[in-house]
Amino acid sequence: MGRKIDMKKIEDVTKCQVTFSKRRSSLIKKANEVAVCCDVDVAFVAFSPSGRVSKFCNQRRIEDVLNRYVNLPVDKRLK
Amino acid sequence: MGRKIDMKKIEDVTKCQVTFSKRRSSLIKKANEVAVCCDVDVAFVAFSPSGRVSKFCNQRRIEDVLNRYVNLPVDKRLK
DNA sequence: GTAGCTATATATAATGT
DNA sequence: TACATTATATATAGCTA
Repeated sequence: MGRKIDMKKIEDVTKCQVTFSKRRSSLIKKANEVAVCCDVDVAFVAFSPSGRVSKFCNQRRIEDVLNRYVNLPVDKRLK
Repeated sequence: MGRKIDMKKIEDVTKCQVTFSKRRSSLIKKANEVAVCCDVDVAFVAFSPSGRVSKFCNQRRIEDVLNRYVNLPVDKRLK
């Protein structure tokens, strides 16, 4: 989408922040679409180097969905 | 993208599975792009009704990233 | 149950305001 | 320092096999 960019860290701080902001919105939108249309529970979290936290979950408590993964038997977690 | 679909559960089982498979790949691709280009740690998990588990993480141990969120002070988790 | 094709809808980098 | 626009690259629903 849009002009191509290299798959490497965007060094320009402002550009990096703008890109993250836009892409985060799109990711959340798409995660929500998959959750609704495909009837799956989705959770995602993101941490920026500065410690800013982002998240999305289609369920009420993201903690429950995250823990659901962490508490899976080890063999179910591997892929 | 592609022909429009309603934002509701896809009742046709096969169609639902195909859609999930395609969209999951795209989500993972985009999550990886954000992680690399914006230098953020990303983790996501998905659970289908049948119990199938999907995940993505740019770091070695997704458990660490998921727990990093769960272990945040409550005020940092809220949004 | 999978794997490509393609027409169309979206996403988005760069730019403008 | 954010929004809005736009030109282009992707994503993808429906088909096809």
